[in-house]
Amino acid sequence: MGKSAYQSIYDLVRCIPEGRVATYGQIADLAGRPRQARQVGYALAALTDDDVPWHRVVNARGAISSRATGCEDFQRILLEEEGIEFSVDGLIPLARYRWED
DNA sequence: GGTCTGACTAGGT
DNA sequence: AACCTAGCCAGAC
Repeated sequence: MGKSAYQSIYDLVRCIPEGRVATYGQIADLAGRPRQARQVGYALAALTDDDVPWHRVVNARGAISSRATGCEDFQRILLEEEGIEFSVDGLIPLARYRWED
């Protein structure tokens, strides 16, 4: 089995529709791994696969979690290009954009 | 084995 | 609302 242990996480992220977002904790729960939100973050950090929409995953407050300065801006741009509008305080209104599965 | 780290979270101040 | 803390748990050393 050449697949990574993170495969199920990637499969879930691939299911997030364009213009919607999910939280780390949400993906962890759906993957059957409650309380492993951090692992979801690491899984995405290790990503090399282009067809996983990693930018659609944000933290529980609707904010973009930073890993390196500059990347947050990039992620925000990708999301805005999908039609997501950030609030004035720089957060994504989860009530409106959260992916309901 | 113990310790430290981190793209997290919920709850308290 | 911003900030802090404790809880969390798989990897890396």
